Amino acid sequence: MHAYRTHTCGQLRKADVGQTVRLSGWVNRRRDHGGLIFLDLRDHYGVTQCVIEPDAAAFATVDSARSEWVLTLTGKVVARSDETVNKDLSTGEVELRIEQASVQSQAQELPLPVFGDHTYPEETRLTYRFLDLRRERLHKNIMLRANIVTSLRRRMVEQGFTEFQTPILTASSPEGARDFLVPSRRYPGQFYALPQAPQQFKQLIMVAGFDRYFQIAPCFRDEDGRADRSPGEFYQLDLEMSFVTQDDVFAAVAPVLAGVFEEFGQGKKVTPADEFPRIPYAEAMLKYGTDKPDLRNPIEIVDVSEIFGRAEVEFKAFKNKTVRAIPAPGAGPQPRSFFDKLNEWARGEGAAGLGYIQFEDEGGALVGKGPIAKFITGAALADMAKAAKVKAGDALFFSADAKADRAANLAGMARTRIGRELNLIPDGEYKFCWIVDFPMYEWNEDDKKIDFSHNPFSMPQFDRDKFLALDKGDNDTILGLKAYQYDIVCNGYELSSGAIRNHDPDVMLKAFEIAGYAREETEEKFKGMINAFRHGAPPHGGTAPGIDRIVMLLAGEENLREVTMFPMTQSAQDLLMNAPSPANPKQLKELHLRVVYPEK
RNA sequence: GGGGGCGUAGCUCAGUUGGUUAGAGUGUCGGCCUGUCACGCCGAAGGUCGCGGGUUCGAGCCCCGUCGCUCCCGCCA
Repeated sequence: MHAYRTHTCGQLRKADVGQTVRLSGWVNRRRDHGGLIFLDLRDHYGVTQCVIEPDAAAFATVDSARSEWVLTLTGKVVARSDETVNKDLSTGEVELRIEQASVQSQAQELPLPVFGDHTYPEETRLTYRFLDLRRERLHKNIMLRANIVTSLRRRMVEQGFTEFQTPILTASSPEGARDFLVPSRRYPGQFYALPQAPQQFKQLIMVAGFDRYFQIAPCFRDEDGRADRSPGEFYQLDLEMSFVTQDDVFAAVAPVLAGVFEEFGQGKKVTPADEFPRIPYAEAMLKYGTDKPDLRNPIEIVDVSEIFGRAEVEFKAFKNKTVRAIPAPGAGPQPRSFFDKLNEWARGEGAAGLGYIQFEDEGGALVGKGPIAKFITGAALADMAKAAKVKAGDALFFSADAKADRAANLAGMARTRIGRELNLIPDGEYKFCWIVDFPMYEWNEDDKKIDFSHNPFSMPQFDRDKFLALDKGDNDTILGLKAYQYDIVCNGYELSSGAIRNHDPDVMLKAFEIAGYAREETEEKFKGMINAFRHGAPPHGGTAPGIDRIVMLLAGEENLREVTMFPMTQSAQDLLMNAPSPANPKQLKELHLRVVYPEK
């Protein structure tokens, strides 16, 4: 007989009755009846009830066992009587009558009970992650993650993609997030950087002629965390393709995502791969107030600046401002507190407030009610109701600001909030869309200069010769430029960001020049890549869906820690491994480093 | 860097207007119990109320500071 087990704890059935078997696992639960002890033995596969009576030789050993001890139990499989069958357990028709027991490992009093589905504070869970991972919820999530990754790999390979590994110790990139630096021992004062993404490598792989690349790629960014953004590191399904247009990338990626959501979505409705709506960035900002709209929310924002600008509308607070209207279907009869609460929330967000009108039917005519309704009457009211598609019984909220993007932003947050308050967001759906036509550049108000708006390696949607001839001071044209850049959004989460890349060295130097980088500087920083582009570069493009967020959505979780095996705290500490921690003097010396602590 | 929430027994939490010895559940330890599956019953041990300072006759509770966890803003091409 095997030293540890002949079966797993999830395996035994009625058909096994009469066999002598051996199981190993953790004590999930112990029920001591004095003359009779039940032990639920748990392993990766399941739970089996084991039982022993006082006259058995192994009784003393079993009697001493406590929660989470690791035991090896040998005995006969017996059928349970009809009254004692446990229908909630896959092994519930049988039990193990213990004949031999040995203790493989003991456990101290638990700082975090494994049994039960209670919630515990993050600090305890992270410090004792190995215990938390034994618990059903996390164990299930981590297995789901592994299965999703396996499925993604299979789907990618089936589409002709090949997985390649790219370096972890590499060079710093001047754009984007803060780098993690690794000091060089051999080159004093010099540093490697951990990749924020394998961006340049995957483009080089295309130049090298491999045609279709993918990788489950670790990415490192030294930025603060959020519930849907791990601090420090995360994983992407990184992919790149040669000789493709934007449509080709869409056609390759949408089926992979839709497929994996169909496979693991437990019957929830998924947008079909060929039906992901394409929403231009500008339209998303107007209709949803964000570039990652939750399309399950039926509310659509409309611009009503023109109506508030009319001479007969005398509501001074909204004059000469961008005013966005957020319809709240069915909210008309809500109590005053509903409106006050939203107004208070908006003030908390730094806005002046959130004006509103309630629409009612008065003898067949649509009338407005509420504090600012008296300013908007007649044609203005009718036009507004028509524009926002509201009717009697609905309400309309207003987000106004002298700056259009701030009005849009607040409207977007209000849309989400109102959708939730009114229960308009159905849970049983995964709604995908593409956000396309991102602006190439944006105005940086702090530095009074033009910046890349998203990915500096994207191809501008503009005639090549005209782009090369662009006057650097022609801000109107430059800020109007769009890029072949796109995101995939699902239920309000940005799942993926990608682009058709700029593979033309001249266009690239010009693109960086517009963003304020001297040609020599660009040549120096991206020497490898630009040099490669001068030796035969195929047109190429790709994207990189975030693995962690995909799993989070499919697991129905709202925090990435729930789908990450060993996450850090929000403040980027690993409480289990105790990282970061000080380096010893010898290490510092080898690395030519001296620590200068910040002044208090 | 900024704002909100939380921090009390191994664990999860309660703790009134500032007032005697800080409680419950669970776990742990001891006793009883042969059909439980959140087993049950009896008993016991277990506390730097995150930390430091202040106000007060008296602080878990009020004030100031600080640390940790968390959510959000900034940041995240």
